[in-house]
Amino acid sequence: MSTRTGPKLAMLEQFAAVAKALANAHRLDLLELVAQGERGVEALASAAGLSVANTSQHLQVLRRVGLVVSRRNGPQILYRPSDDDVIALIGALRRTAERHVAEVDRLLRGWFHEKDALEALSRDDLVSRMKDGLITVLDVRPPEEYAAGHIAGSVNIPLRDLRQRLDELPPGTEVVAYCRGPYCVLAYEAVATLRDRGLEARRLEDGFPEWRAAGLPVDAVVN
Amino acid sequence: MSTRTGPKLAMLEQFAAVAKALANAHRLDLLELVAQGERGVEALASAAGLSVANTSQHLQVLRRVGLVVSRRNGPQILYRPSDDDVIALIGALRRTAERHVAEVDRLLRGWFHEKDALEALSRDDLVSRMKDGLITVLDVRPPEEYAAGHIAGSVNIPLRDLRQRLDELPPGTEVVAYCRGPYCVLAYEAVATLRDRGLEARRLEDGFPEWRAAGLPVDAVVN
DNA sequence: CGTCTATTCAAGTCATCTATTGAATGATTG
DNA sequence: CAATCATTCAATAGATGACTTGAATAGACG
Repeated sequence: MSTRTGPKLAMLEQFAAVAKALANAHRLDLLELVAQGERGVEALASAAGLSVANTSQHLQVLRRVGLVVSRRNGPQILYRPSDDDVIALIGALRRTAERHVAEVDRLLRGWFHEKDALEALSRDDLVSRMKDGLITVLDVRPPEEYAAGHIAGSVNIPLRDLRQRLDELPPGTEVVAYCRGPYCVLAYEAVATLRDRGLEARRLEDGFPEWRAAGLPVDAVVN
Repeated sequence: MSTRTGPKLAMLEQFAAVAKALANAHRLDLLELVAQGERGVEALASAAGLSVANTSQHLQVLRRVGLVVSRRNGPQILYRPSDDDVIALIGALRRTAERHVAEVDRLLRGWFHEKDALEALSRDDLVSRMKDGLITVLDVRPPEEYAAGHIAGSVNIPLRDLRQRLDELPPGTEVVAYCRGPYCVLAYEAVATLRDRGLEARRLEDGFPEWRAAGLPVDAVVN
């Protein structure tokens, strides 16, 4: 592109291009949003708090390096992550940041207070508990996201409705709540609410995108 | 930092900061160089083909987000990756780029011609073969890098000296050559040279940083 | 076939990044 | 304690990125 560069640098420039696409908080946000299930530009724009034009441009940056793909469905264009590598990459980025950036640590502490104490259940643990059938898996995301895809066998009660709909949960079983990913507060809040009401509740360590990326069973609500 | 942002965006901004540090070909180059073993700024500058001041600034960008750490040793300041997460992150970046960016594919093809045909040995395979003791592990990197750290039990013959020093290789054993990483050409060249001379030779699929990051046995030449 | 809608493009502005230069720092060595 | 060396800082010019605005596209649907 610029001056004379060897083949090695040319390759590294391609890697750098992918990193550059990840190097913006709004794009990471969009990436996590599309990882919940494919969505149109306008929905993404309002979820991310951006203008439509700006969202479109960010999405194109992501598409240019192959992090997302798009398809037309009727009037709108739906975006989704190109594959599970992408989720793994974001996970690696998150892990490194968590480990090394002091600021992340501070934010986590302030954000989650000591909610970390609510022990999280790993994916593997959840899988084996589900086999026993003694737990209820609770998806606390909004209905649209649940419809786009959720853990097979989970029930959907959005966090905001949880208090009123407690009776929909089978009594006497432990509840495992999950939402969008490792930093999604919804699941924390849900567990806090449920314990408040005397239910046995824990949260899943990570969220739906990781579950799907791991190849575990997923359901969607067909329209 | 800029306008009012919620805690979620603040967190994503930290992730983005790490990605931003990776979003430059020279910094990725430096990162791979320090992954070979810790080195001073001047050595890194000349290896990367950059000015010393510029190299220093790039290294500080990497240090600011915790991707590398530095320590003073006599007159110079030595840099190294902060830990194995960093190498995993670069690997994830590389895998995503390989998979999605058509340009990388093109470069790989042009660079390695059909050398890919020289089947590579995975780390696990190498470990089990080493137990049998029937192979010679050959490190073809420059002596400084070998001294800074190498696969335990490997012998060091830099590629440029290989032709003259063939007799140092135990006869009758298969040779497995490795160098800096998945894209390091040295190992490819070495295998080609060795096969030319009628020896049985293969290359290790990845390089020394990956080996060390996997927690496999490493030796260094003490000074 | 024209209208509508979702999305994209183009242009402009302000901010941030890169690489260069030359000077400043600060630990080590005599 | 002064000289030396490796490294870092400061200031700059040119390039690239982010977001806004308003116009253009291109399917979908009557």
